Amino acid sequence: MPKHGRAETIKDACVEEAFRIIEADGLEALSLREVARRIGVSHQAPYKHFPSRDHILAEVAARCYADFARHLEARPQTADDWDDLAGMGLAYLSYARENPLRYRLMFTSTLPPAENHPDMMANAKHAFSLLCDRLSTMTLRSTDVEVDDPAKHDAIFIWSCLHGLVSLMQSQATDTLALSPQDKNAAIARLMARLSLALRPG
Amino acid sequence: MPKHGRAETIKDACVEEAFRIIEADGLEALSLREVARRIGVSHQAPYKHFPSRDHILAEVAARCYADFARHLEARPQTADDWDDLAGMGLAYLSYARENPLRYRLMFTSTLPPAENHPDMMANAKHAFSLLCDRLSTMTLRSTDVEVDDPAKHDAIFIWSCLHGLVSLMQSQATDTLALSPQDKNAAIARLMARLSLALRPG
DNA sequence: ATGTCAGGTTGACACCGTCAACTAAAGGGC
DNA sequence: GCCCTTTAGTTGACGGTGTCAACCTGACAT
Repeated sequence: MPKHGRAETIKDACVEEAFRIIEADGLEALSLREVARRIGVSHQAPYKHFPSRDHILAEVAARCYADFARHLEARPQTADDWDDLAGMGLAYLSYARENPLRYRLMFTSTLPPAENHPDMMANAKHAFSLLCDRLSTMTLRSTDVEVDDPAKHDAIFIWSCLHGLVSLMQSQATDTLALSPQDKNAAIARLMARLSLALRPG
Repeated sequence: MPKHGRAETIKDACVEEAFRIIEADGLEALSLREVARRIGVSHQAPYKHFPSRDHILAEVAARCYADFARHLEARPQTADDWDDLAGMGLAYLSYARENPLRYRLMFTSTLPPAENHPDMMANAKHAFSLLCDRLSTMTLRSTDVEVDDPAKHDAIFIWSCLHGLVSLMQSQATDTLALSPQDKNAAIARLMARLSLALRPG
């Protein structure tokens, strides 16, 4: 049996340091040797706790998903379902704005395959389920495409819009398309308005 | 003055080989040394034609954007504006499905900054303008968020939805959310239906 | 006391991008 | 026809990376 005293400390230290590097300089800047260097161990020490680089990455990503879900849950709650849904959308966007590098890690980086990293997968699933649960108690506009699990598919719709918007805003596309800051804000408002038109009945 | 006979051939060979590698194994698998190896020159030869790795990447990306725009323009045209717009959306999705790695290169990889690579930027801009132009001749549902260039902002809305959907479908998220193939198809249809609800007046 | 084994070490290997120095060949000006 | 610059190629090196292999060390169970 392992002692778990100091070992877990070093394991955690690796993840936390990797997290810090990604937060500061992005995924490209992350290297295990740099992590080891910063926490003052040899370049091989991390390998005693993680089989490979991907496993550290998955651990970091898992924590990001958890943090993201926490952020969504911590949104200002309101009684009106539609206001609350809109608040959730805004919380999504604000997280992406405030944590661009973490966001990119979770949603636009090529992470190791989820099936190899169940913890990461579970955390991601949980974040998504927050949106599904929110939708499942609401009645939305009907479409001519009927599905058996509408909440899930409409969650995909919303998620796609928001994620696509964030991608456009974060990526070089914003320079490429020459979007001014007010253009950006207008685009966000306009997109939210169209989302409402697409979903809200009546 | 350079001769341009053999030189352009090697330069092109680099880009084409890089393209092939990315198409086959993704951006992560691309290395300049491998490119050089495959076209049978020394590992430094590419540097005589491109200042850095990023410049080859930008060249490859530029060609991808051009190819993507060509695909959009080659869609089956129909007389009805709305059908045509839907066709454009489907062309977008089919390109992503048929060329997942190229798509990822263009839209979810961290490319070198666009301002340093005007050719790449111009090609990307052109692809986007196809959608803007298509929208600019149509009358859409009004929203309570008025903007000075509605076609552009609604293009962003559509682009976001489509890109977000593709991202979800391509990424590990599809495994994470345990989407079956019929779930995927249903999600696409449902999303297109909601897009229509959001945009189409009346 | 002894053996096992997790957790740390150093050292090597094969990659990578890039810098530097060298060489061969092609043109242009005199 | 010679010289000199420029271009396109070469080889070799440096520092960086992830990862494999071997070794050491100390705690714990028997």
